[in-house]
Amino acid sequence: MPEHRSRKDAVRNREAVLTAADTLFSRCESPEEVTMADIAAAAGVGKGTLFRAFGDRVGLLRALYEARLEPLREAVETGPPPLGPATPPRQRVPALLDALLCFKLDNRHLAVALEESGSASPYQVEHYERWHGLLRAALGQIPDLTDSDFTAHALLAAVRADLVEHLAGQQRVPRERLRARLADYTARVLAPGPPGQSTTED
Amino acid sequence: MPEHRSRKDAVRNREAVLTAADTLFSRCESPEEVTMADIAAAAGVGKGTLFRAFGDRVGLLRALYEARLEPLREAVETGPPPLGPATPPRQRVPALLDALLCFKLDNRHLAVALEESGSASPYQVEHYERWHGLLRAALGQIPDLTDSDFTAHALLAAVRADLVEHLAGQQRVPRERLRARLADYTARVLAPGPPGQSTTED
DNA sequence: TTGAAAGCGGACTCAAGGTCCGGATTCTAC
DNA sequence: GTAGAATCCGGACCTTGAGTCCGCTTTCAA
Repeated sequence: MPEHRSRKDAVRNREAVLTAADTLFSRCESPEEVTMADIAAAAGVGKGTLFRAFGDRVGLLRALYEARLEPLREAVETGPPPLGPATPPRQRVPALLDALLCFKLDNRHLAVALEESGSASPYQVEHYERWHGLLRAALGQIPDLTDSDFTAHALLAAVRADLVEHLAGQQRVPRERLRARLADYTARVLAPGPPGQSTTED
Repeated sequence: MPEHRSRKDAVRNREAVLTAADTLFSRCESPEEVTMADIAAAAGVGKGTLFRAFGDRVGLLRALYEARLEPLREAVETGPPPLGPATPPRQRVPALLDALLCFKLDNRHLAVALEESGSASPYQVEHYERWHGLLRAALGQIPDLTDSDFTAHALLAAVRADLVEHLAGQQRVPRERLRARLADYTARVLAPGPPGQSTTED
């Protein structure tokens, strides 16, 4: 192979930083009490290393987030039902949202940190586009849904990290209860029957 | 009146700061390119004045936001239908959400600035509780809705400032189209028909 | 008019993200 | 194995913006 992507101390340090950041974020309640200097110190490297490897704070957060999200991404893209692409839309949409909710429950601090990291609204983070496109496509295959684009946005908004954090973290809503609520809500949104005029029940 | 709440230069400066901040926020695209020093300079006062009057950045944002929101608040609390308390819930809920959407469309920068101001998730801002309580109460009067609490959160999430900003600002979705989408979506959520066990359909 | 309480404002502090460069480490070529 | 160059390390340093402080000014009541 003609390209040596990076030196081995580089990859080692990169891993160390990711691990340290992961630990720190999961330990602290608020993501902003974890500074870049803290992370560097915990990883046993200098700040320069940290910034060279990830660019800036958001880059580090994103890398962490993507790494954590990888299994789910794979399950969605090439896995079996109910998450995989072969699932019928009416089952897949709730499954996707439930998976996303569980992910944010399991990675609360990290997700909050990324979604509210400075100026980057979640809608500018690349993976939001993926989820939105996915959901939109699935919704588009369900008849009677007038606008799958907005619906996808609205459904994703229901599992935003800070809302999840507020409900699960602040108000101590149990995990299963939250999942049930979301499932109910999703089912209602997907329920057959055109909106606007509450027509004949079917 | 025995209490002179504040000196007249104090109130004059307070107004000047609010006006200046309003102007600056509506002029700039991103809320963080407006610094406290900028606001102070534009208002023709010192930074000390600004911080004494509002405590900190979030306090200033909140004061601005509340001031802007005041007419809507009054319309909701003591006004005529479709916003006022006399409105039947099935009409009031969409009306409230539409009003909120319009407000955020009209005050995009300010709303974004407040909702993502540092660590304060929108769920810790006091007025979120008001809206949520309002919506929740209205939803509670609609039969067949299993959990008005979560539903209220989810519906409010659909009009979050950064989503509105993303759709209206970034993707140039026209105002009326957005309102129509939200109305459709709301109608779907409120549509009669039991959720949950309808997944046996396909 | 006058004294003092309230307010003013800009210089200052502090914290955190981000940069830089001399020195150490790794990899390749021989 | 070794030389030498490219890469990387790391912490001192810079910048920026929120928030503080205190001597001076304005307001207000007596």
